[in-house]
Amino acid sequence: MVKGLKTVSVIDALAASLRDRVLDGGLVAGATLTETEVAEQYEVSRPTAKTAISMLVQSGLLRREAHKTAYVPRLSDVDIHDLFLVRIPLELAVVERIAGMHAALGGAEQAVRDIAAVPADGAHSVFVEADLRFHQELVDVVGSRRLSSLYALLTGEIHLSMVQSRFALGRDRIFGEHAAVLAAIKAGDAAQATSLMRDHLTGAQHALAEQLLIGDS
Amino acid sequence: MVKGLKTVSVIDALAASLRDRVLDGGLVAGATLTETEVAEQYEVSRPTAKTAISMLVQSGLLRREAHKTAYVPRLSDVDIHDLFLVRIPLELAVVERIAGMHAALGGAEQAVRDIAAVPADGAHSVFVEADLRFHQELVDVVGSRRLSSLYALLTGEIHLSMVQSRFALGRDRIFGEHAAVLAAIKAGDAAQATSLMRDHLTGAQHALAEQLLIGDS
DNA sequence: TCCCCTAAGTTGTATAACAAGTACACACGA
DNA sequence: TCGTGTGTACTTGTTATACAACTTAGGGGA
Repeated sequence: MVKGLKTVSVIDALAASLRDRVLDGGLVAGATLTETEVAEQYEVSRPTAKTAISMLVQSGLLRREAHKTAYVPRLSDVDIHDLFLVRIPLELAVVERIAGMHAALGGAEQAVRDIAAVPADGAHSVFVEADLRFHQELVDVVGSRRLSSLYALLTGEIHLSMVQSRFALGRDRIFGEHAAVLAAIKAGDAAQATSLMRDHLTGAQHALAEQLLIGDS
Repeated sequence: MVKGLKTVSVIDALAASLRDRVLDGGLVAGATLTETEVAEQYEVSRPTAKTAISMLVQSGLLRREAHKTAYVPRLSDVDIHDLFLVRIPLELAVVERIAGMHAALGGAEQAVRDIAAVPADGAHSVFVEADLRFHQELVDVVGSRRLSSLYALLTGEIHLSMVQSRFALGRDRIFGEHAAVLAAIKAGDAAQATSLMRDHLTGAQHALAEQLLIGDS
């Protein structure tokens, strides 16, 4: 087989499909996912369904305890706080590091443009995807296997929190802040870049937590 | 069942046993672990063995690619660099945060004392364990579920790197540096604490990388 | 010597089955 | 009426077994 051709195992494909259903809102908070149910829907064996579910549990998109059925968690403001507690230092370290690298930033630039290109009444999911992609691209620029995989673990729950709160900061503001961070990185101004990123992230954190509280009522 | 009573599933127990074997050096770098082999040794089914192995793969203590046998990786200086790239910002954020908390630090204090108590010719594994426990305790003080679990992911590979390099910094130096960091935290001096921790970690990183290079020859 | 092909070993996935734990409803007694 | 207990249905945990697909190494033929 050609090396570039990558196949995905049944389990991976199933896990990806479930992930999409959670993040598209097809499975709302509180929805349960039994192993048998998933196995029947996708016509796979229960062990396969089990593994896929436990992968999502691992990434925080589902929760379960021993002998209980998995469910989609409703993230609280405590969860948001906890997520950003880890996210912020990681992303600041990323920005600080790549500000001096003069590395290729094509992916991040594209993500910034994509946000601007979303129509004002565009689908929320497209917007969220471009927002998250900007941050993921910056992380990937560092080129660290472990950093990228740890960050991906956070991304799942961050994505979920954005879906559940229906919104984050507003298109124009995010576009502006992303563009500013990127400009500072390209200018090699690490102090400015980390400062801008810190403001951007804390702003997002507070907006998310606020929206969640409103939604809870 | 009483809540405090915790049972461990067969899979968890098996995974823990395998982890111990890897970290005690019972399984040296390059050693392979086939599913059937593990299943027979522990008298469990192959699916159970498979799950336990994939848990270790997840935590970096084993590696495997599709359709290939899992093996104990030989960590290189590149791995060390990658690990500390993520570890340092996380631990600095931890120290910065808990320096102002006036939280209970009993666990960390105990870990510092335990290092001092290791006899000069004491077992390497005891020493390594106390060293890692100091850092883990500090992380746990923050009280963040996600931070602790992400850090635990790193700890596995860090532990492995210390086992493979046979050594880190020297007992007295580590004791002194740990004690100094802890003192700064208790004094509430965040700047001093993070500075000391940064020096401690970069020192450890370089010592590890150096030892690994020697071992490779 | 080089290449292809086969064969053995290993993993990926499925099926079936039983054990063990959980949850909910329902009957029973105070 | 209010617990209390119990039983049943449902779900997960684990095992056993089987077969397909893939990897690797070794042997035979050009």
